[in-house]
Amino acid sequence: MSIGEVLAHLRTDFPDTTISKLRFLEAEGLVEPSRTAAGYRKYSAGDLARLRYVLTAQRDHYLPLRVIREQLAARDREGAGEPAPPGGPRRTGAGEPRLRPALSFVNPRVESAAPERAEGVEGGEIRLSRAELAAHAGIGDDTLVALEQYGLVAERPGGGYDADALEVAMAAARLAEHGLEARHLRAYRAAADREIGLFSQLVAPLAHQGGPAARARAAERVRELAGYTERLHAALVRRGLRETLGR
Amino acid sequence: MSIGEVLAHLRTDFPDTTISKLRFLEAEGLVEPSRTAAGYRKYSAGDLARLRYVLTAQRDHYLPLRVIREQLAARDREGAGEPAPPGGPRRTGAGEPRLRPALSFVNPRVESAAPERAEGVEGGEIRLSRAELAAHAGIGDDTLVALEQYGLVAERPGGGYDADALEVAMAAARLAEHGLEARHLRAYRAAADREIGLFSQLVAPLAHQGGPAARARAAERVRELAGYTERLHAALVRRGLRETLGR
DNA sequence: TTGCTCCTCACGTCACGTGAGGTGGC
DNA sequence: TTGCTCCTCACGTCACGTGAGGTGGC
Repeated sequence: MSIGEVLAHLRTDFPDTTISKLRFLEAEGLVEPSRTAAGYRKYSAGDLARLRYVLTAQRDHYLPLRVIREQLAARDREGAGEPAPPGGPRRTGAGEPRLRPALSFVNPRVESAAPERAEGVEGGEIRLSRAELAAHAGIGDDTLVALEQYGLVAERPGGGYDADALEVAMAAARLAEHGLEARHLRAYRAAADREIGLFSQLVAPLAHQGGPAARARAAERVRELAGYTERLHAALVRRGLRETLGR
Repeated sequence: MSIGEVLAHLRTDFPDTTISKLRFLEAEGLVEPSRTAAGYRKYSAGDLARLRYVLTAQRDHYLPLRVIREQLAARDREGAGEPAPPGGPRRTGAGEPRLRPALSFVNPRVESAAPERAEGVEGGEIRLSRAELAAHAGIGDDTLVALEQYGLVAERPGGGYDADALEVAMAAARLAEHGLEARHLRAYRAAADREIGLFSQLVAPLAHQGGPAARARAAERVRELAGYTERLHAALVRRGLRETLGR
């Protein structure tokens, strides 16, 4: 495949790929396509898979190219029958190297005592202590520290944690069981910040009109907007999973 | 306020701010805090508001600093009673400059004939032509082009548009009424891509085991994960809006 | 005096993008 | 011959981060 054809393939999954980026990734030693007699790049299916690996690692795991290059180099060494580096990725067969999210982060002692869901909790009016939050969500203090560090959970100004903090902590605990650590959830904080920023700017004229009626209308409009973006997001994810998981 | 205090304030809304970044923004001419006799930076409440404006414009509108600087300079000129630049941002009072998303993008001729929601559409098994999609969603062809350009809507491999494409187009049409253009929805495509990438890697071992039973379990697990990330996102947005819209 | 925050200035870095000046392929 | 894709190489850019070698404040 030519560089242009590779670009077309990748664009469906990675819309901001460019020819310049593909050449850059080669210059950085992440792929080595063969060449035609005239010097044109010729990408194999393996090269394409390698590029997908690189782009995925960048997007979903925030890895810098240096680290990705080392992972690929380790995989190449293993493939050549040389000894695997200590702690390096294991082989998963003939395919691409696997990005394995670490399984850790849930504290089993606490978890056994935790309820599956917090019941009767909706308003945001509850207040939990730090220890209560951790126990209810089924997470350890180290996890709570990580969640706070990434801005996913925060104490209320008056002190204590509210129902939303609990909701976040509980979701994080379940996701952790499937290998998603607090670090992987940074993107959700960023996405929420973006959405909040957009919404509040859109309704700022209304909200700043002063009256409580205007404020209520602003809040209503935000709920409406949030509903549409939720549907948008869900549809995009459905489509992507259908394509990725086959059929 | 000292630079450290400013950092603490901004960190709640913009977690990846650093001291180095604040100094950089000053070097780039975006803020000009006064100084103490000893040379320490002294930020006013106005400086803090200005920084919030800059960080918001970066995050929610993808604006490069050069553009943000020009906007702020135009605002400063207006504030000093000099003539406003043609096409520049209007004043919105004494507060911060407003980032106004342009209202455009919905085609009113088509919209009047469009239903509010597509009914009986869930499976993903429907196929619409390009014209049908536009008419049903209530968008013009220019909008559809934009949605496709940003990867939000795509034709199925066999041709035609499915229920998810319709869902996206309809949500985009409603959001456009509130000023959100296709360009603003890029972040949703990116977020969906990240989520798809994460999910499919997490269930890859299951999905590649071969059997249809394993595939079904993989799909089930993805639905579970999607449910938790949805709750996580909703809770983060709720919290943010409560803080931003007051109370 | 210790520990902390703050300062400047030069340089490094990461991930590309651009643009000049070319050649190859149908 | 035209139009398109592709090539290299040097340099630019954008948004910071780092690190040396300091000073200020309680």
